[in-house]
Formats: sequence, structure tokens, C-alpha cells
Amino acid sequence: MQKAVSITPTQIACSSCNLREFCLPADFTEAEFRQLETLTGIKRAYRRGDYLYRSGSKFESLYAIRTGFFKTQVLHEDGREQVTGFQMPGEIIGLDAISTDIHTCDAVALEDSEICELPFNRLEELSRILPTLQRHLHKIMSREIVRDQGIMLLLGSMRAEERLAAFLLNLSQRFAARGYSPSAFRLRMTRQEIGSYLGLKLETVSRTLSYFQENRLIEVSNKSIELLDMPRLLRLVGQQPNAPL
Amino acid sequence: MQKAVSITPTQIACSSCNLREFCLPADFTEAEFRQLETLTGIKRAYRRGDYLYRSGSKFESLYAIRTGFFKTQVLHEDGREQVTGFQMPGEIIGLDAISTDIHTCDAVALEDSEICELPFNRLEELSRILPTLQRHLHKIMSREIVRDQGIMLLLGSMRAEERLAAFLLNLSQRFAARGYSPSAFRLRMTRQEIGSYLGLKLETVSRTLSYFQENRLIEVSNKSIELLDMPRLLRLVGQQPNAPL
DNA sequence: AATTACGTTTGATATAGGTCAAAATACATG
DNA sequence: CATGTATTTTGACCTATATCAAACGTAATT
Repeated sequence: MQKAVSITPTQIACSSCNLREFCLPADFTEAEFRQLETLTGIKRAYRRGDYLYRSGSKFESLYAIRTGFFKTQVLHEDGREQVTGFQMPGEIIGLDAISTDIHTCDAVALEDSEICELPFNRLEELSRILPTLQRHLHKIMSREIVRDQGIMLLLGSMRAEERLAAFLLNLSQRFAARGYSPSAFRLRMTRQEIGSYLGLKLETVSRTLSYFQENRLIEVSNKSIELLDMPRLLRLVGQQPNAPL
Repeated sequence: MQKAVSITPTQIACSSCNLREFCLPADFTEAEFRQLETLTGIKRAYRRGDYLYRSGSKFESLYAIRTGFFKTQVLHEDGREQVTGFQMPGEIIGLDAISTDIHTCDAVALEDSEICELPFNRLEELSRILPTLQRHLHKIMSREIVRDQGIMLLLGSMRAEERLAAFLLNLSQRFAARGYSPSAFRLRMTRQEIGSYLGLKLETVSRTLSYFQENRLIEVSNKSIELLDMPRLLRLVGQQPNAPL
């Protein structure tokens, strides 16, 4: 993460928290902003491997990622784990816990990170006063539902190559939205974690990446990825079940 | 669907819409109820196969299912489809569309059904006035996110038998919550649709059901299912990857 | 009641991805 | 810097599930 995002007027007020998701298309008035600022509360730093919260812990706040990278995972009693997402700056985590006031997944820092805690009660109060904020909160939750549907489609009906291509393109697009290169980036997660997210074994992830490289679709070197042929990657994702590379 | 759900005082006010999800633990005052009732708007009937909404159509309302059964599905450009859920009375559909004001999936009636349309603007207005309703709406959306995480776990790390056992137990539990038998019910969907939902081919669904039957876990006859051995089904779900039946 | 369309079951066979294992590489720690 | 630990790659082999195909039921339609 080197380059900063261009800050539009509407983003200044909460740029301290990098609340991309909250700030995006919001058209708050000056007065509303001041209220919003009372919300953007405690900031915290996390080291790689630290848990932001654990499954089972009490829900108090949503968290906006300022810098760094997180993963969320649900654990099955028998020890199997499923990575449910990778989150980057500007994204909000903790939405699952609203349902029961108990977190239903773990959130773990994949690198040293800073987050901004958003006490949920405060957020609800404010969103009763600020319809724009209310709408925004709803959109964020709905977006998460849509994202999950996309993952179901991926897990339920794509083969390994498509899953991996979709994964890389998704990261690419999210980096681009943050002002970073869409075609060259560093993976923050292990092959194992990618595999868990995509419903594949780590060996399959590794093999498929190698295969993409042989075919000049990407260039991989450990965690460094370069997307060499986006059009072909895109075609791969929207393809018939057994289309050739 | 033959037996009605027992109606608690808090459920009377909106029982006309069977808004189980909204009514569950809500402790509204008399006055609040009257306001809520202004919301529960248009009721509509759908025939089997009818679309409640389609992917791409404009978002106006959430829908509460009063009677009947629906499925939601997302379509991939190449024609592949993924069933993302089966919904029964008292459940709310349409949450995905809040994100962009456009529906991102289709909702199709699996049998003749009645729904109750909840204009979303009205719902947002009301939930600014009624914190209980606001909280409730948030919980419903969050619950959907949690449900989706569960499906990711299922699709990403369970094998066919576990998926199907989890599916049957989930239906069982939801029927039970509505006052119907948890152990004998009729599937409203085809093997094909079950397969799509579980990331399996219809033949695999059929074979696995037959296998369960041979092992006296269930009794299947076309769409009629009877769960004969819930404890064993439960054990099957929470089991090591390759545990024996 | 006969006809047709649709859904389900079952079998035989193929294959994508899993499993197991070993070597190679990167990364962290004293 | 050296040493140990974790991650990644690659190979050989295996298995769960997909695919293809045919027969069988069931439910709508004439």
C-alpha cells in the first residue's frame, strides 16, 4: 500500500478513518458531517496474526479498516475452517454479528493493520437522524449479501481455473478502486487461505497458478502477482464450463 | 402447509402478513403497532413458476412470504444458474437489491404463494421512528449474511453427504419453527434445484438420497421425505471429512 | 384413458481435483 | 548469519463426483 486515494470533498470529513464505504456517494451537509465525526471513534493497531474479534465474542462495534488486510473465517466444530472473505482498507467488517449480538466468525489481520471502531449503537442512533447514513448502512449490508451470492455462484458452479481467475480479477478491481495497480500486487494470504476461500486445496491453487503462468496469463513469484492478460482472464471467468484456455 | 403457527400477542398485529421475521422478539407498544400496520401493504398471489422479481428489475420493495415457497437464483452470463436459497413463509426476500436499487437475483414461486409487499422507502421512514423496527431490519439483514456464510462453509468444505444432510436438517428445523413436522415434509423443489443450491449435480443428489434411504437415515418417495434418524444425520454433518456412515 | 413432457433413478465410465510425499524456497528467530 | 519452521511447488496416484445414457415414474394435457 503506497499510494493514497484521491480525496473528494465528501470524503474529507471521515478520511481519518478511510471510511470509503461510508463516504462513497454520500452527500452530507456541513452540519451532518460534524455529527458523523462524533462517531468515528477509537482507532487501533493490529499486528499480523492478531484477532480483531473471535467467533463467539460479544458484538459491540463494526470495524472500518484504515490500513492493512484482514481475513474472516468460520470454524466448523471438527476443525475445518472456511475463509469467508479478505478485507482491505475502506471495507467494513463485523456485520454478521448484528444478527445475534455475537460474532459468528473470526477476523484476523493478515498484515499489520489499523482499524477504526464504530460503536454500533451510536451508528444506529445517528442513522435515525441522518437518513443518508441510514441508507448507506443498508447499502453496505446489502452489498455484503450480494458479495456472498457471488461467492456461492463461484463455489457452487465454477471449476478451479474460473474460481482462481475470478479471485484475481476481484482483487485487481478492488486494488484499482483504491488507486493501486490493478495488474501488479502482492497477495497477503497463503495458498492455503486462498484455497479455503475458493473451496480448493492449496496444491490445486498452486498448480493452477503455475498453469496460468505457463499460459502467459499471469506472472507469479511467491506472493507477487502480475496479471499479464486481463482480457483472457475475464473470458475465462465468463466461459462455458469446459472452454479451453 | 396445513397447520397455523401459534399466534402470540405481539404477532397479532402483523399476522395478516405472517411477518415472522419482523415480529419475532419485538416488543412494540400499541401505538407503534398501528404505525407498523400502515406499512404492511399490498398483498399479492403468485402461481407456481411465477417470478416475484427478476435480476435487473428495479427495486421498490421487500417481500414477506405469507404462504408458499420460493427459490432465489443468480444467473451467470453463460447460462449456468446457482440457486442461492429456498424461502418459506415468514421470511423476507429482496434484501440483495438495496445495494444498487436493482435486483441481483430472480425470485421464483415453487408453488402457489402469497406475498406481502413492503415498500422499502416506507420501511426506512418507519424504522427512523421505531428503533425496535430499525434494529429488527438490521438483524434480518445480518441474519442473511450469517446464513450465506453457512452456505459458503457447506459449499467450500463439505462433501456431498454432509451437504445433503445439512440441507435436510435445515429444512426440518425451519418447518418445526413454523409448527409443522420436523421429520416429515414435502420437498417443493426438484433434485436439479437442490443440486444447484448444494453445488452438486442432480444425479448425485438422487444417489445420495437413495444411499441415505438404504442406510435407514431417511425414507424418500419422490418429493416426500421422512427423517428417520436425526441424531445420525446430525452426526454426519459435524463429522470428520471422511467419517463412515 | 392415452399421450406427452418432465422429473427421477440407476448404471457404466471419465475426470477434476484431492491426497500423500518429497524437494525447493522463503521467512522468522536466536 | 545460521538454523529451524513454514510455505510453495511438483509429481504420482486415487477417489468423489461429474458425465453420458437408458429406463422408469409421475403428473399434466388432450
